[in-house]
Amino acid sequence: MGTATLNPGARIDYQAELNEQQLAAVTSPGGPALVIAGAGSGKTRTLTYRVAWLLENGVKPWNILLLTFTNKAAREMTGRVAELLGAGADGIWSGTFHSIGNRILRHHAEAIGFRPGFTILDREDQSDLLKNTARDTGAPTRDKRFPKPDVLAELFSLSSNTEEPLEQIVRERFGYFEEITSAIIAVRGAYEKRKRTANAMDFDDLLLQTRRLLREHRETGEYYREQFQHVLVDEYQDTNLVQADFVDQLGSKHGNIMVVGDDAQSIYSWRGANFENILNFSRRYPGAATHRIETNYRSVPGILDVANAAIRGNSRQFEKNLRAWRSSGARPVLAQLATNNEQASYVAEQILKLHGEGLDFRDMAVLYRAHFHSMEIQLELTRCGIPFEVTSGLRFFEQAHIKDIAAFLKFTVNPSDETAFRRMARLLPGVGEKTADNLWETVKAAAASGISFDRALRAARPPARAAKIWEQLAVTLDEIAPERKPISPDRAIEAVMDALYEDHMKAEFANYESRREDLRTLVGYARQFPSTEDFLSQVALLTNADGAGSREEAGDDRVVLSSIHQAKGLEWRAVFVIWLTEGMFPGSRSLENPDSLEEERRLFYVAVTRGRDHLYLTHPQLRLNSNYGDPFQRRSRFIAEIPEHLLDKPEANEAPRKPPVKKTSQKDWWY
DNA sequence: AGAGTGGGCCTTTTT
DNA sequence: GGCCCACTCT
Repeated sequence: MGTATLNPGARIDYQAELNEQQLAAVTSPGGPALVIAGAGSGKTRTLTYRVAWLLENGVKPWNILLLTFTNKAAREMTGRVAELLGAGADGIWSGTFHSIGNRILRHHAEAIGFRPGFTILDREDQSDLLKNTARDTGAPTRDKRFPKPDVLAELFSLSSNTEEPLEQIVRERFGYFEEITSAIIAVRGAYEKRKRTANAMDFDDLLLQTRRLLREHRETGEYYREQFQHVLVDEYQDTNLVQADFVDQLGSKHGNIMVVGDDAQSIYSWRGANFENILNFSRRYPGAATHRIETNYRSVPGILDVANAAIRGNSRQFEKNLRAWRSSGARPVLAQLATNNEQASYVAEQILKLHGEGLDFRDMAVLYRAHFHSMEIQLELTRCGIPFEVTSGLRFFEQAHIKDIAAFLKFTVNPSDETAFRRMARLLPGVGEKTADNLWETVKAAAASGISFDRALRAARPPARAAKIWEQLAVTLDEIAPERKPISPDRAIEAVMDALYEDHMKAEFANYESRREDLRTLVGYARQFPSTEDFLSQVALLTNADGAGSREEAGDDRVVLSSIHQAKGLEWRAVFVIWLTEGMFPGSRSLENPDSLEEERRLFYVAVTRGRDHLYLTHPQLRLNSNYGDPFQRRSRFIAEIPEHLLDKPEANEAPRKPPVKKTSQKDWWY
């Protein structure tokens, strides 16, 4: 890549393609810059044009660092830059905070006490290791009051990401664990040691260890600080302290830090995001330029009026006024329904109506605070024969069969990985948790010593039932890593399947066929990776179904049912926001705390601003068929905060039409 | 080890 | 109502 010279004919006409505010941000000189980009204002566009502009002005791709939160965002961003500039954009350092951390750490693992080929623990691996650690630490795990591994993981993670001592996290956010704080702290200490021994990092480590590396190793830190002439950050309102620090450090040499975000859409404080980062950016960087991008291209004015009114209730925010670019359209609808069942039939009815008016199903979304809010909707849509998809459920790379296979590969790359070993061992008949632990006790020394996997495994004696297949396992490991050098990941997966995993799947899974298909897909996906290590990093960091496993067909025409969190960044022609009642949205847990209430309001703002043409806000007065919670539902304060004249109310006497199918079969389920 | 039973819980979710 | 976990029994 000797020259990044661009074909002059391909130059971008920035003035024509951007509005004034976007243009100012895109062409701003160096130095720290804060870009406050309202919902639907072309945030991604601004960022991608900024990258293009830098490249056209002679910045080399590898001197640009572009940080995002999700793989999806990273892909979209680089894709769009490539569209603008073609191959001239190759070589940009673009990715999630975690993947960039991983990329740096892979080169310098030894400097911070890890070995190359360290394993990345995903949330499940982390839980697994924590469960073991807690037990070995002698923590009172049998006590009902002792936090489960998942809860421990959350506590530790929150502490890491907020940089608050664990003690404080427990006291302030999990008061009911306060009397066992010391036991919890002890588990954390043991867990940290255990990870090190296993040569493994969890997601948080990818950030923390990178930061430590940059801080404590002057030369390495200097190298990267020198390299990244421009640092750009997407969704800055969702950064936590560690990430903000990460950005500050990497950008400190050249000082060209551009952060883009919308404080009104900060909805992740419960996992450590700190929206002070964006609010205080100009204080941390005196003299930082501030750009506001306030023209909304997405929604009709009626929807925007509601959005602006909704967010006004918050005290802590940048003042901004989102202006509609579009000039006319339908007014948002507020529908009060008698019960949750009627809410569901109302939504179904309106979906059919809009469909009749020419909207595709895929143009519509039903959004809600929590997944269980969608229950009745799912039933009702099924009953009416309306196709839909729910954006939740297991992700491709988190499914058992994918993780099982990955365990074999992980172990060959990192023979200290006890989590991978135990997972493998537990696949054998007659081997449960206890036996797997015992086997590891015997094998671990041999595995670390450098002798062949075959010989290492033969040091242990598994239960008689598993003896035969244990031998097969030993042979297979040697086959996929002769002389402990892993062969290519695709061939390794095939070898494991042939040797033992196919049989395991047939016996274990009712849907053997489809799982085998998944694994075939995985083999194909693995081919693009030069090494097993690269492949495994990718599998760990790519928790979405966006890599190998995307089974979505382009032709699918389905209504989307989604939590608001997952809907962020997306848009539909018609959006339904349901369950707008006190206790549901805002959720009951946020009612007492003003900060969480403000976050709920931002969440509501995010929901409202997803809609382009039609917006429906619905709330039932009565909650039927539930064994917990209050049956009487009061209208959400978020509705009360919207001036009445902004909302259309359907005629009270417009009785719900008869549902197209009889209700009989549902009855049993309901009562 | 694995199947079966009863009690307690019940936001949001990316990497 | 349903899920997940701990405990019991085989």
